[in-house]
Amino acid sequence: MPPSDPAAPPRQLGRAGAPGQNRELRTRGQHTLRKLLDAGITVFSAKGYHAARVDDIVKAARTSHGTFYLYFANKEELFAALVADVAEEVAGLSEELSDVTPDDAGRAALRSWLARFADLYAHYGAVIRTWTEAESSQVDVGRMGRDVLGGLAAELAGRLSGSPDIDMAVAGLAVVAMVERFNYYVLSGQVKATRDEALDTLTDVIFDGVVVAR
Amino acid sequence: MPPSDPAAPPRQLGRAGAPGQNRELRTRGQHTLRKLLDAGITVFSAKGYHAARVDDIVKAARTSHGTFYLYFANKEELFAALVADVAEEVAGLSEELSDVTPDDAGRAALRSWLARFADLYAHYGAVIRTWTEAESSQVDVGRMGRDVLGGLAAELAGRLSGSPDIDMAVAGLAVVAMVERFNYYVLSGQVKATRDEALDTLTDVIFDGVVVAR
Amino acid sequence: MPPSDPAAPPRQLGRAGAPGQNRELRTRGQHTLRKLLDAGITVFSAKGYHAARVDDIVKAARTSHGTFYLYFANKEELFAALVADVAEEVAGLSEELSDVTPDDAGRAALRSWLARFADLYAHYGAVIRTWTEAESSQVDVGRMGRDVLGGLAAELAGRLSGSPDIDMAVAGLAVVAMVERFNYYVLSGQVKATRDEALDTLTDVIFDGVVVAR
Amino acid sequence: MPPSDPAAPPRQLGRAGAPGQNRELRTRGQHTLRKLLDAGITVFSAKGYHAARVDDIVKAARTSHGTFYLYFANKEELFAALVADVAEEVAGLSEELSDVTPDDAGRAALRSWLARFADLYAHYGAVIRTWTEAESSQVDVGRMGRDVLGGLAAELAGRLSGSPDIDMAVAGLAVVAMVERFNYYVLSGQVKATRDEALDTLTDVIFDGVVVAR
DNA sequence: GATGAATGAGAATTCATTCAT
DNA sequence: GATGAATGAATTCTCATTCAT
Repeated sequence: MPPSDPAAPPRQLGRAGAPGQNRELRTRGQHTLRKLLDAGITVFSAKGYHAARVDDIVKAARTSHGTFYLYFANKEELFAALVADVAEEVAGLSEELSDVTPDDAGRAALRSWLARFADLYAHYGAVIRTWTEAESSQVDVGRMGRDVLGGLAAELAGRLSGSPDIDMAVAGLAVVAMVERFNYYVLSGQVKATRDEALDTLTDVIFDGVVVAR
Repeated sequence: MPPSDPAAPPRQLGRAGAPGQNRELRTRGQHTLRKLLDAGITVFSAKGYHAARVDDIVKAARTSHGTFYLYFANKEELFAALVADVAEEVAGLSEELSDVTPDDAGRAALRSWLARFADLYAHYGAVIRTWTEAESSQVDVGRMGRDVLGGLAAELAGRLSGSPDIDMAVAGLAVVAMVERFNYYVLSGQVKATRDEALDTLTDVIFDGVVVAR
Repeated sequence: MPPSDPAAPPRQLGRAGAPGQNRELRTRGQHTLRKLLDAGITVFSAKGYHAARVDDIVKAARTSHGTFYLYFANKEELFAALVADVAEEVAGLSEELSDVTPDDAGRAALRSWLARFADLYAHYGAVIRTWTEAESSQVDVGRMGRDVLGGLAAELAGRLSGSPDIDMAVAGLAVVAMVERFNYYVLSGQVKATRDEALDTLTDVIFDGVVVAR
Repeated sequence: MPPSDPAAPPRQLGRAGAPGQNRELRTRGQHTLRKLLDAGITVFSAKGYHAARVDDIVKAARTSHGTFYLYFANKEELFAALVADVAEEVAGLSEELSDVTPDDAGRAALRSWLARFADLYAHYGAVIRTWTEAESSQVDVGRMGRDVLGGLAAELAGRLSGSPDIDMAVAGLAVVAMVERFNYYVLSGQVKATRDEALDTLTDVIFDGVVVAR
C-alpha cells in the first residue's frame, strides 16, 4: 500500500533530509532516494535499527555507500525520514477516525479503523517498533515517536465515547498500547488467528472495555 | 523482590550459563556472577541492549573485562541468563493469578495481580522490551521471550472469565500486549498519571473489556 | 542479492580469496591485494605465522587495518592465499624436472632443478615451513600443504631412476624431506657453506643415494 | 637439590627449572612436575607451541593455573625444560652411534640407530618440530635446538664413512634434515609404509648416498 | 602445596564515514 | 550523480600472569 503512494501530491519525497539539505532532485535522484527509503524499511524490518548496517541498506537498494551519504548524513537521518513518513501516515489515520458511539455504527467504525491501522503497521511496523530501541539515541527520534503515539492516544481518547469513571487520557494510551503491541504479535506470528478473528477480538475488547453510553 | 533468590538450592545461580559449561562456583564466584547479572539489568535498562557495551556492564559491576568473559561468552549470553530469570519470575506470577470472576472480588484480584506485574516490569522491563530487538539474534532468546509471553497469555485466558463470544486465546494475547506495552509507557514517562490511577484504568479496561458473567 | 555480475572480467589474482566471495577488483584493488600478499610473505618470513600480527602485515603493506579485512577475513585466509600461490609454483617446478638418469646429464638436471627449488624456498620458505605449524588449523591449509609435498614426492619418484630394491614412493618422500629441511637449515644459517657447495652436496647425496642404473 | 644437580645419578626431573629456582621438591611436588612436563608434551604435540594454551596444559595435567606458575615462570620455560630433556636424549643417542662402515655391519648399525631415533621422535617429535616455530622467540630455545641438531650432524659426519669428494659437514646436516623431516612425515601419516619399510628405505638412501669405502 | 578467581594489556574485527575517480 | 576503495576509532574477546584463600 504505502510505498509508492501514487495519491501523494507534489510534495515528493523531499522532506527526507539530505546532507546538502535542499538539493534539487531530478528524476534520477528521486528514484535513488526512493530506493534508499524502501531499502531502509526492508532492512529495519528484518534486523531492527541497531543491527541494520548501512551496508545492508545499500545492498538492498542496489546502490553504493558513497551514494547513501549523498542523500543522508547517516543512518539515523534515514530513519528519521522514515519516522516522519510514519508520523504523517498516523496523523492522517487519526483524522479518519470518526466518533465511536456505543452502538453498532460505532463498533463498525472502530473495526474499520483498526483494519487500516493494521495495514499501516504491516508496512511501517518496523519503524514503529524501533522507536523504542531508538529512544536512547542522541537525536530525538524517540521523542518524535512518542509524540506520534501520544497524539494518537489523545485523538482516540476524544473519539471513544468512554465512561465518566474512566480517565480517558490514560485509557487512550492503554488502547494505543494494546493496538500497537497486538499488531506486533500478529506480525511476528504469535497470534494464531485469521486477520478477521484478530480484528474482531481487538474491536470487542476495546469496545466493551472502553466505549459505553455516557 | 526478584533478584536475590535465597531459596535456591545447591546449584544456585546455575542457570546463568557460563563458558566452559557451568563451572562450579564458590561463594566469591557466586557474588561476582550476581554483580554481573545486576549490572546487566542496570545497563540494559539505561541504554538498551544494543547500545550497551560490555565495558559499561563491567564498570557497573566494578569488575574487569576479563572477568566478564569468565562468566559469559558474550553480551548475548548474559542477556540470555537474564531472560531465563525473567521467564521464571513471569511463570511464578502466572501461577499467582486466581480466577478473575465478574464481581468485585475478581476485580480486586485482577488489580493486585496487575500491581505485581508492574513491579516486575519496573525491575525487568528492559529485558522484556529487548526480546523484540533480540528476535533476530542467533540464539533463540527471541523465541524464549515469545514463549514466556505466550504462556502468560494462555494463563490469563484461562483465568479471566470471558464472554463466550470472544476468542479468549486471542483476547489473552491482546491483554498481555496492553499490559506489557502500557507498563512501558508508564516507565518511559509517557503516561502522566499516578501509579494508582494507571492501575485503576488498566484494571477497568481489562475487566470491562474481557471479563463477563458467563 | 544482486546476481553475480555477468560481465565478470578476467579476475586475476583471484585465488586470493576475499570476504564477500571474491569481489571484482579494479586496478587499485589489485594493487592493494598484491601489497597485502607481499607483506604477508615478508612478515611470515620474519616472525613466523603465529607471531605475525595483522598489524605487522598492515604496516608492511602501508595500508590500514580496515583495508586488510576488506580483502581477507583474517590472517589465516591471507595465509591460505599464499599457500595456493606456493602450490602453484611447486606444481610448476614439478613439471620442469626431466628424467634423472644415472649419468652426468641426469646429475646436471637434478642439480639445476635443486637450484630452482632453492630459489623458490628462499622466497616462499616461510609459507612452506608454516604448513607444519598450521596443520592443526580449522581450514585445511595443512592438508593442502601435505598434498603439495606429496605431489612433489610422487613426481620425484617418477623421475628419479631408482634401484629396483628401493621403494621409490617412500624414497621420494625422503628426498623431499631432505630437500625441504635442508633448505631451511641453509636459510637459518645453520649450514655453513656456499650455495654451490650446498647444492653439490645435496645433489650428490640424492644422486648416489637414490639414482642408479636400473 | 635438583637444578644444580652435581651428583648426576638420581637426577630426577629436577633440571626442569622453576621460578623459585631451586625449590626442594618432595614426592608430591615431583609428581606434579612430572604431570606438567608430560602434559606439555601432549599438548605441544597436539597443537604446536604457539597454539598451546597454559590452560590446555593445566587441564591435561589435571592441575590448576596457580600450580603451573609454581613450577615454571611461563610457558616458554616449560618448553625449555622439555628441550633440555630432548637435548640430553639426543646427545645420548649420538654417542650410541658406532662407526658406519661401508659393509653389512655398518648398514645394520645405521639401521638400528635410525630405529632408535624414530622411537625418540615418536615421543619428543613435537618438541623437535617446535624448535622451528620457537626460533623467533626471545629466549634462545631456538638456538638450543639448533645446537642439538648441529651436534648430531657433526657426530654423524664423524661416524659415517663418507667419500672424500663429499663435504661431510654439509652432508651430515643433509642427513639430519632428512631423518628429522622424514620422521615427521611418518608421524603425520604422510608416509604410507610400515615402520620396517620406512626404516629400510631411509637406511638405503643414507647408506648409498653417503657411506662409501674411503 | 594447591587452587579458583581476577586482572588487564594486547590482538582481532567491525563498520560508519570520507575520498578519489 | 554514482561508485569502489580506504580509513581508523570503537569494540569485542583472549590469555598469560598474579592474587587471596
